[in-house]
Amino acid sequence: MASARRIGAPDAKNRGVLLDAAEQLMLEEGYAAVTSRRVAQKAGLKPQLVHYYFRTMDDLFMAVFRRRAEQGLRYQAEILKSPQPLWALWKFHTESPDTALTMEFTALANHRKELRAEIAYYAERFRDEQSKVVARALERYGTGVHELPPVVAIVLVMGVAQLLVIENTLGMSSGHGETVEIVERYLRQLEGEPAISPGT
Amino acid sequence: MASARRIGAPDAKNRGVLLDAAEQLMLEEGYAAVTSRRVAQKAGLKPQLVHYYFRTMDDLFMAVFRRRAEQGLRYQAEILKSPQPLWALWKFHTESPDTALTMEFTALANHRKELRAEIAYYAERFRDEQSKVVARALERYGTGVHELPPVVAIVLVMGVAQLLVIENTLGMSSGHGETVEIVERYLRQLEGEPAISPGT
DNA sequence: GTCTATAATCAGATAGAC
DNA sequence: GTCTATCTGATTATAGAC
Repeated sequence: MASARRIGAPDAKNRGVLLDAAEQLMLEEGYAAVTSRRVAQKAGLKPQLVHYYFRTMDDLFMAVFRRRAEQGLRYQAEILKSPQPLWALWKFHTESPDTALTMEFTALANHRKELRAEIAYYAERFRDEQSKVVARALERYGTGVHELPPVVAIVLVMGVAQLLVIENTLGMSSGHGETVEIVERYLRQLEGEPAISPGT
Repeated sequence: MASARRIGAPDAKNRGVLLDAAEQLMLEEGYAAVTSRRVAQKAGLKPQLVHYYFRTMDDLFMAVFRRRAEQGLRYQAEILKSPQPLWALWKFHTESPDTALTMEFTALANHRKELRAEIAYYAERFRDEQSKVVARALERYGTGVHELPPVVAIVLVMGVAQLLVIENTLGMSSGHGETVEIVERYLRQLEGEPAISPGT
């Protein structure tokens, strides 16, 4: 039945080239700029190849997302090994350009069921990992610092980090300095002065 | 020089109809679905009328945004009259469907200079109003409750509220219950039990 | 397994008719 | 002041060639 058409091998070189092009385009100009033509152009390939390697444009978006998410999980596992996991999360999420890409995907996902489910799935995995590590860390620091359950600490930190990044992108800054100060004071209470940023 | 073409009157009935259609479409299917054809279809008008009332599609987006932003400012002024402004902000931003539309505009604005500036401008106005009111409120409650500067309290509350709404839309919920509990406990410490929601 | 020729549809915008 | 006929180009997707 559905789609007898053949699809390119998952490890073909040009498939990766197309993924790179799509991701870059998405970051630079937003998901609406990710058309088969523009992706191909950026990749130096013919537009039809996009449909050879990805049945639909939605499939392409999905593939871009999965690739980044998997890499993100590996990277997070790395930085969470830090003795100061809260600092690591905070620094990562206020500074990484990944946040912009995530925003783009979230906006796109708002109206695409499959992608939305995929994002939720990965987001839960990210948070689970975070929770485990932060729970252990808070235990180490001695409980009751402010009686914050680990998940709540994470949600708070991530919420603020995200807001700051979004507003920064818009060119806003009112209240940012004061907020960063308060958050970092809190982190310092828990984890002490931040060490130099971790490798990779 | 530029564009000698005439443009429809700002108060023409069909202009409003088109704005309504565009806004609804944006909410239901995302900004990428807002094309002249689809807007016109939803409005029961001819596609070309979109370009008669709005020179470009960007102009249309801008007009939709401004209309909502102005209305939002009026509404916020209303709810900030509450004797419990922090509760009002929290409730409004965790429950209002407006948040979804704002997200959509923010994503769109990410790659459109003019719209981005406009959103930043209005966002600052929103925050200024909030700051004034919350500052007065915190003073009333007696300072030093947790030594949070008003702007910081606002940024924290807004950040968390936004994260919860976004994740909710994705279908996520891990950590939400606990976070809501903590935030509302904090609000209760400051402003007591929330009264019934305000009118309008 | 890799890519191209081609179909079918939809997009933004403008000049000009009422 | 209001709307329509129409141009030009882009977009997704498929069937079929190498």
